[in-house]
Amino acid sequence: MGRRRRSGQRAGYGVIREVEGIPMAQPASANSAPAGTRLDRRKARTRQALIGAAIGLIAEGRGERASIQEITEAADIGFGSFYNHFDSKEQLFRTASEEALERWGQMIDRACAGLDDPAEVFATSLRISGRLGWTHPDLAGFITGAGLDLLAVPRGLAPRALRDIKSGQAAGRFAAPHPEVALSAVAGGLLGLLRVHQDDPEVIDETAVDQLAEAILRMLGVSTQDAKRIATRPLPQLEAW
Amino acid sequence: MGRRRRSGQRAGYGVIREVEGIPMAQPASANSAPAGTRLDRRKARTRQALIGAAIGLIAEGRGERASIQEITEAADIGFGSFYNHFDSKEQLFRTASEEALERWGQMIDRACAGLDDPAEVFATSLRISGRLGWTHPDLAGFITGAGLDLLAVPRGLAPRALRDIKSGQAAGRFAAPHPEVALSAVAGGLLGLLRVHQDDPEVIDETAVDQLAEAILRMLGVSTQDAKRIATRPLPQLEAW
DNA sequence: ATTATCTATAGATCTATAGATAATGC
DNA sequence: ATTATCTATAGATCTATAGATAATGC
Repeated sequence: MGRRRRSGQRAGYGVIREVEGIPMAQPASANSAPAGTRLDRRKARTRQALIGAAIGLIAEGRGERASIQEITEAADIGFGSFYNHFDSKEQLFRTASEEALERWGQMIDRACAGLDDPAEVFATSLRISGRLGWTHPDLAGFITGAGLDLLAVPRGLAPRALRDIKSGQAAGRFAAPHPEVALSAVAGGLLGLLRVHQDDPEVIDETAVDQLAEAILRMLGVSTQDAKRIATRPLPQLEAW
Repeated sequence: MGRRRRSGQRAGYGVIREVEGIPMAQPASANSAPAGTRLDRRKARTRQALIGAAIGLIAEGRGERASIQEITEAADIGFGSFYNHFDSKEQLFRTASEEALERWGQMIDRACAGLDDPAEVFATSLRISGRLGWTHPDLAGFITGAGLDLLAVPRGLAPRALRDIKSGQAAGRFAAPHPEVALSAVAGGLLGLLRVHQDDPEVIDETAVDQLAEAILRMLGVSTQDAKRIATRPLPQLEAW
């Protein structure tokens, strides 16, 4: 196993399953074929098509206003199949948000694995996510479409950022306002950045992302010099998406 | 004129129309009786009932998802009357947002009339609006319900805050990130504060508002000492709502 | 034989309008 | 006489399900 490619799995799109014998965490939404029978894989494909359509519709700003018919058409599946997977639009949108954001959250976890200063983990996460407009426009579009509802999703970015803010406070690294209030300001800044980039790509470059990170660090109580230093450090390499 | 009350205008709810001979700006949504015939006033009442219902529904988080029937029931008017005033739900919600926010924006303008430092105008506006949960819970609920859509409303809070950020930058008072990005972060912070207060009134008091203002000033590039000074100044008195 | 997907449709909304009723103007 | 509001309803969705069809398991 491992090197022998399964029939039905196309070359060039394989996902790294293990590195030197150590299994990597597999996000639930990985677009590789899941284990199980061929029927299971077909069902998973349909489910993923629905989730992808939901994410695309949120990115278009038509989020919850889309009808189930529009969703299944975008997913290119039969109308009735929707109910094999989800009980309601709300459930689909919730699931889709959680999966997309959690997948990105785990990506960030891996990118920040080498860092220990909470302020640096926080800033690095923000700087990587602020670059989504360039690196992962689809995900960026989904996030701008979701807006502050992002904060209500119990997985993905918000819980991680809140964890970092709190541990930064505990470590005396931050002297922030109320953590959830600070988190909401951070989310607002990130959303603003992604939206400006979307609407007007020329007026924003990557230094604007680092300037936002620097400003947010100052907001959280980091000194001016420290904020500048942390926000201009080299960024870790991202894995393949 | 001016001192003689019109018949049909109830005592105790009069709105200050002029001060020392200088006419004050009159918000379109003032709940006093508008000029014109009695028919005009009846029409205006119906319209205001629709706007009030829309604001209430947004505050309940059911915003655009409410049906026109729900709206007219909440407004306690006949279903068909809706179309005498608005072509669509979207138009009603847009109008309602603009009127409510613009009215509040003008209130803030008057409260800040004596200030000239852009940083202080900005901080005072934020500190007053951060207290909405205590002073004007209905408006606070509307704002939390609207979320970052607030930023797309062309009147009210967002344009004023953007103006202050830009003039603060022009005056060398702020060394902020991209103005619209900064604005979005400010909005996120305000929304977070109002939401935490809504969900959990005990954990937030008015010093938390001032701490947010202080943190936001630091984000905008104001020095630590200056930020503290500005965010703890006595607040101007508000007029009656 | 089993399971998932697809098509077709009943029933429940929801919107927009027509026509009746009530209030106001003159 | 004019104008706004109200009630009732036609037509257009939209959701949820039943039953037929297609794919897979064994």
